[in-house]
Amino acid sequence: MKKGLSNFFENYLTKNPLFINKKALQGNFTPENIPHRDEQIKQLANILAPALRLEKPSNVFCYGKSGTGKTCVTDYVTSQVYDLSKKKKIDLKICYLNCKLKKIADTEYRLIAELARNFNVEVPATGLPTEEVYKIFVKAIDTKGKKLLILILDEIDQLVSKVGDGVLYNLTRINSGLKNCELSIIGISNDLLFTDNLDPRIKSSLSEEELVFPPYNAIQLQDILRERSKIAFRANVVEEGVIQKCAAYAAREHGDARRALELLRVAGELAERSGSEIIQIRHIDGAEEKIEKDTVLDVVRTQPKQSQVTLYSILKVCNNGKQIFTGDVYDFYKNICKDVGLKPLTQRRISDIIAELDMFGIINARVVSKGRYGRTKEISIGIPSSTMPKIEETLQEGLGL
DNA sequence: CACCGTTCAGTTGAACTAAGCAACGGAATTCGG
DNA sequence: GAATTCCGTTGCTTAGTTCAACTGAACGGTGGA
Repeated sequence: MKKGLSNFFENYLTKNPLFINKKALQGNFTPENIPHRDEQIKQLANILAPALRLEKPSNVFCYGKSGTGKTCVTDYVTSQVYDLSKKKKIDLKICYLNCKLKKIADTEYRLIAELARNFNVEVPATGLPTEEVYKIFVKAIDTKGKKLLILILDEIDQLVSKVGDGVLYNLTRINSGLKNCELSIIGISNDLLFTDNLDPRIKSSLSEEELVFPPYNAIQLQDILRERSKIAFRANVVEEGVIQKCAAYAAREHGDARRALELLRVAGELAERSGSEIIQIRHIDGAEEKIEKDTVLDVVRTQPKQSQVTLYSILKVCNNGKQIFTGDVYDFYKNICKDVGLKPLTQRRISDIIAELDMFGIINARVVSKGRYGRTKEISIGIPSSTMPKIEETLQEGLGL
């Protein structure tokens, strides 16, 4: 046994790896070359350029579906501006925050606290008035010497839908209280209609400039994939047609480049694992399935206990495939809670949790009226049945059932 | 048959509560002279 | 007598609860053709 394993590792090491730089296919990689986004880069550069003369750049708003390069372009441009400002000895600070991150920046208090932490000020997780945290933050940035601050708020729509637009109002208003520092905001949103239901005052001050990121089409995705695969893989390991297929698949999903890249990466990993010398088209099919499974599993695993119990109840009740409703789930949920030793939440809360699970896409919940038999959410499973056993297993493990 | 009021089973919004935390200020304790 | 520690109070955030208004189509009754 031992011998066999060492053979295996030896084998593994002597084999030529397919990847040379896997990072190039990972989410947070910023390439030196962003195809088909020249227009946006130019615009954003124009908008931010005044920063290099120590003038406050306009606030910007970036729209576009996920995986259309919003984060990538802003990261690319801002880091260039930053580098240049260093050379010119301009005091410029760039702050990136993803508002979607739970427990980090998903409320007004936490957002400002996190910003303050970026300036090396300790802020307690709770206990202070939000007003106070603003003061701490302002004090931290408004130190001696003229300086600029560019604040990038990613997935800003998530924040606003949760806590309202008062946060943005306060942020835009902060500038008037600053003596030495000026604050520009770059908002990034996946939701194209986001600003429609924003207070007009906030809307006008926040989106002085707007950048739209249209989805990539299949041809453009191919360019992106080629570019990146050149960095990521050894030469000639990608079979003809693989790139096309990846691109086609992602183009179907509103031109999400992130998905295309992930698909290619996972296909590469699968190929490598199966000992194949090249990445073939069949690996993409495997990758597609694996990604689906992994992301769902990951979401499930990182859910809080109560959500997990709720999901488990839904899976169990739904087992025989028929339509199910909130009441059924809640009854079952209460029983499970007893088994697990968890305090059952009220139905009100479960209703919200079901809505959250729906947002994640794990289940589909639709409010239906059943005439005089009342009104409820009709729930069905939103994932392929092949991944169900795995999810159930994960849940049981997580809940100690 | 078309129309209309009733009814049900949750949904949804808002106000409220408990748990945790930090800051503040006064009381109690310690300490050095 | 000053410095330090302790402790209770107040006020904050946040997750979850309680309360109550609201929802919307099927049901079943009514009247008209």
